[in-house]
Order: sequence, then C-alpha cells, then structure tokens
Amino acid sequence: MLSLRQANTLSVAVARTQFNAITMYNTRSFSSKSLQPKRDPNPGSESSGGVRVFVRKRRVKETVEANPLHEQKLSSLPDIEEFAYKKVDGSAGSIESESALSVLPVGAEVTSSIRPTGESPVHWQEVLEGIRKMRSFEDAPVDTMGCEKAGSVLPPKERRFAVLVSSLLSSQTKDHVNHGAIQRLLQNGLLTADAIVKADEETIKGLIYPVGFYTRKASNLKKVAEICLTKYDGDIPSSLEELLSLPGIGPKMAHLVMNVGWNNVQGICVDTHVHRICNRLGWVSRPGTKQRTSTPEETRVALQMWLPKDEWVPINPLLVGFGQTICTPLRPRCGECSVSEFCPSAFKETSSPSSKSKKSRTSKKLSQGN
DNA sequence: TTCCTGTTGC
DNA sequence: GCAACCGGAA
Repeated sequence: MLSLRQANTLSVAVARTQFNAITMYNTRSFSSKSLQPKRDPNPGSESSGGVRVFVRKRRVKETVEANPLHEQKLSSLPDIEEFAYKKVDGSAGSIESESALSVLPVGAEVTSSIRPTGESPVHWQEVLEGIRKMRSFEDAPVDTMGCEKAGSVLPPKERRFAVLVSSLLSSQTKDHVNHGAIQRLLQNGLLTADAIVKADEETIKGLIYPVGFYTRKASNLKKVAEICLTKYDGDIPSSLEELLSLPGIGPKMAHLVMNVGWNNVQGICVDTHVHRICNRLGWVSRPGTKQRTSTPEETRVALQMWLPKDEWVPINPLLVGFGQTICTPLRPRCGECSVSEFCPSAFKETSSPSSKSKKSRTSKKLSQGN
C-alpha cells in the first residue's frame, strides 16, 4: 500500500459533505479560497449506496456548477487524473481513466493517483512557484511568438493547421524568425493544406527562409500538406501516433501539437530547455540511477513519472521562457535566479566549456551524473 | 564557439 | 550515439 507521503504528493483534498459525497479537488488548480467542498448538485442519483467522486479541474468548475448536465460535460473533458482507492475490506480499486464522475464504495479511502509512480523531488513546488514569479517579470520570446500562438485568430481547423506548420518550421529556429515565416505564409494565403499542395516548393522555400533547414522543411511541408489533405480532409491528425508518422514531426512537436492544437494532453512537450533545466534541477534521472537523462525523450518519461498532470502543459512555456532569459544553456544567470538555493547545479557552470580541452570536457560530462 | 522550443538516417 | 540539415546571432 502507498504511504501517506506518496498520497500527499497528489495534493488532493478530500472532504465529506452532508450528502455523504466526496469531492476531490486538485489543490494546485485551486486557490485556497476556492477549496471549500461543494455539495453534490444531484445527490443520491445512481449512487446506489456508493459515494460520488468528482475529479476535475479548475477551469471546468463553472460549467459543473451551472449546468445540471454536469456528468456529460465532465466526462467529455480531457486531462482527468486517475486515482486509486482502498475499499473497506482492504482491496484496491481505481477510478477509470478519463472518467470524471465515478462512484466510490462507501468508506473507501483515496490512496493515490495512479499515474505518478516516481518520487517527487523535494521542494519542486517552491521551485516551480519561484520560476513563475521570475517569469512574470521577464518577457521571453516564447511569450509573444511561441508556436502555440500561431493562428490564434483563425477558425479551429485552420488554427490547428497553423499550429502544425509552425511546429514544423520552428525547430532550431529563433522564435521571431519562425513567427515571420508564418506571417508570410499567411499573407500569401499559404497556411492551408490545400494551398500548400497547389503551391510550388520553391515558393514555399522562399517564403519560409530564413528558418533553419528551410530546404528540408519546405519539402516536408509539401508532404505533410498532401497527407493532411488526402487522409484528414485538410485537417491535421488527432493522435500522437499519426502525428509522429508525419515527416519532420518528432516527439517534441507531436506533443506540442496534441497539447495546443487539440487540447489533448498525451505527454509533456520536452524540448532542449525543459531537458536542460530539469537535469540541472536534478528533477529527472536515468531509471534506477542518479545519472542525468541523455535525451529529451528520456527526460519526458522521467518527468511524467512524478509531475502532476495538470502541470504537463504549463511546464513547457514556463521552462522555455526561463531557459531563454535566466537559465540559459551557456552561462546561466544563477545570480539572478531566485531558486538557486534549491538547484544542485547553481553556480557550477560558470566557466566556458571551450576553455577546457575536449578530453576533459568529455570526462566532465561523464562524471556529471550525480 | 555555441546555440537556436528538432528530426532523421546511419 | 552522432553527423547532417541551415544560416545567423551573441
């Protein structure tokens, strides 16, 4: 059975109401003021002696309380956490994934969220809060020109296509350069699958220049548009697997598109910033070891082990902006960082790696696992 | 030099 | 694991 400490990492507040209902709130999603348990708006129905359980997010709160059809509304929502519980007889049960409203046996005790299985690093909440505060002062490029901003004024289908194209173009490219390329495509009416299929590849290439790898990206863009048009009626694929099958779309972009394009959280979008910062903070490691993770994919899996799911989307823009302004790849500004006291890597990357020989740099990398 | 919100093929 | 893809900025 899981310890109280592990259960606490879920930050779930459980409270009984006079209707013998259990309302579970994710405390990270709520201000302390809104933590008051709400009574079951429809007590007793289909509960059959059980206890109603609500698992929901802050942003659907209004919907729930205002709409009598709360069950349908809730069950159609994504990003619902999974929870395990213990029955009175000691046996284990769980609330099904994606099931927002479930019935829990009388006397059952919530023991854990199913998803996070790893140990949370100490002080992770303080660190996250500290970074949020630093970010509220800074204005990182990602805040105004990130991929998720692409086509925010467009209709849903076109917006999704814009997000996909923006993702495709943005790798290894400065935010403002990518933003310019998207604007030029838009102005030339080339931000739909249909238009790109009809357009000349050289034209595309000229418009997206100078994004990184523009030749390859122009080629990929044509192929992706063709696939979107023929297989998805001009829309973009709605599953992780299908997105990954597109040329030029890897794990980082696939998760970004799922997150901001479909609002369907399948995993954390881990890029170079999230990868670097999580390792600096000691938040991720090789399974069963204390060594740092070596690839963003490895970081993603390790991070998903313990980070609560409602942080999966915001962690990306948060750490990207932090990485663009303070926790930079080269010469991080630890002196300006308010959470350096919690960072095992603080003030340890002051000298330029190039000041050392290649050999010592390699050995340094190898010994960095701590 | 190193990096840019990476992906791909070897 | 690592070079290639791309060119420019800090």
